[in-house]
Amino acid sequence: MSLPHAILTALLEKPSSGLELTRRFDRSIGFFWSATHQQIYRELGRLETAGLIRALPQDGPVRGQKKEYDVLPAGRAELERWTARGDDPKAVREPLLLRLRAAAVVGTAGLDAELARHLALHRAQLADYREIERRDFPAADGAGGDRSGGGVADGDRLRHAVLRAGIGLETFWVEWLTETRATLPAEPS
Amino acid sequence: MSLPHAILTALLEKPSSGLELTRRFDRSIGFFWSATHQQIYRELGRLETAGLIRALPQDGPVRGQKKEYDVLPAGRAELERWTARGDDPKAVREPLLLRLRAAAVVGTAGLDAELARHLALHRAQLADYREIERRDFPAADGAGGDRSGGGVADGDRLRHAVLRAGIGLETFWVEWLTETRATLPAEPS
DNA sequence: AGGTACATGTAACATGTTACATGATTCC
DNA sequence: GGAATCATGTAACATGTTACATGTACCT
Repeated sequence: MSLPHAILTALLEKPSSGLELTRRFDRSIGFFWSATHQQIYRELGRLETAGLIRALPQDGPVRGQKKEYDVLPAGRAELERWTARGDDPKAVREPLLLRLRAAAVVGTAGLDAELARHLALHRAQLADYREIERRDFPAADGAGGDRSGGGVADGDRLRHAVLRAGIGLETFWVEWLTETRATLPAEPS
Repeated sequence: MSLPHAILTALLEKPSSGLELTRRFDRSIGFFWSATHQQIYRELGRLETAGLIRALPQDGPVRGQKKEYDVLPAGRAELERWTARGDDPKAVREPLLLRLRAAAVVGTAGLDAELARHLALHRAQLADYREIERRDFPAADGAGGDRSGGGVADGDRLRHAVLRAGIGLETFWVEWLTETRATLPAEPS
């Protein structure tokens, strides 16, 4: 039950059409909550029916025409309620780890290539995050030290914390994949 | 499409009944692939219909009686095929990060308590993993250095790599949560 | 007139979640 | 015989994925 809240957050940051939301779910928001355009359109319909958002009026034909949404007071209230509420961390579901465990039983053919591929992808994502950090948070020192300085808004601190989570996770994967490839036999089984 | 392969792996490690599998999905396997008993029974039915596993014959009543499964050659072949095949890393879906982003828009009430709660959970999980490592991999030095020593089997190395992934991820969360709480304003908004 | 990018959707299916139902076995 | 535990399942629903359908706007 998080997609509607992801959409509400995105629309509060900036009223958008379905396609614009889709683009943002491929970038900033998508870094921690992914969604396809089909999911987004379906959910926009539900949110509108539920009275949490509304489509800005348009004239002329509807199909194929851009349709902008913004958040109604009821939507903001729902998001506030959800944000304050707690939730346990989701159980992990990581196919790569499952593959390793399966390889421990049926053999490791092709495994190193797969690890190498993941390593490249995570390195690229990490570089991407670092570039965003350099661009959007140039003043901060990245390690969470800047509580003294006067001008940093709450929102920025939070957005930076989210980005640091992304950087930390990608850094972990890069390190783990590098280590794991080093301990694996050359091209076995 | 990973649950059937998780089950095949588990059954190859040791033939089991549905409930035994459920228990293992709450422990070792569940650390990287979670599943409820309803999912497991449904999938066992499908795998049996597909001819990948079979139920060991039993006499007398069926309902309420333990039913053991093991893997047929076709199931092992399917798992080998899947293991060798590649898959892109799953997109991240982490409600806690979404909450932070939402809090950046609607206010941070209750957020620190939620972070504290997650911190405690991740610390507990980390301690759990470390205990398992101490018990199951006492010889290894944890940092991936032992390529020289003679007796370590492939399977053990892979299982240890999986466990190190769990430890690394939990360590990351503990650090990130600690840092993030330190940078957040005391009890705001 | 054809191609490409923009833009919104439908339908079918696969997977995951929640609530409930049922029977067997063991211990008191 | 009642409660707890073991054990297998059904049903309804929510969410996510994949394939496809349709229309607009602009450029050549």
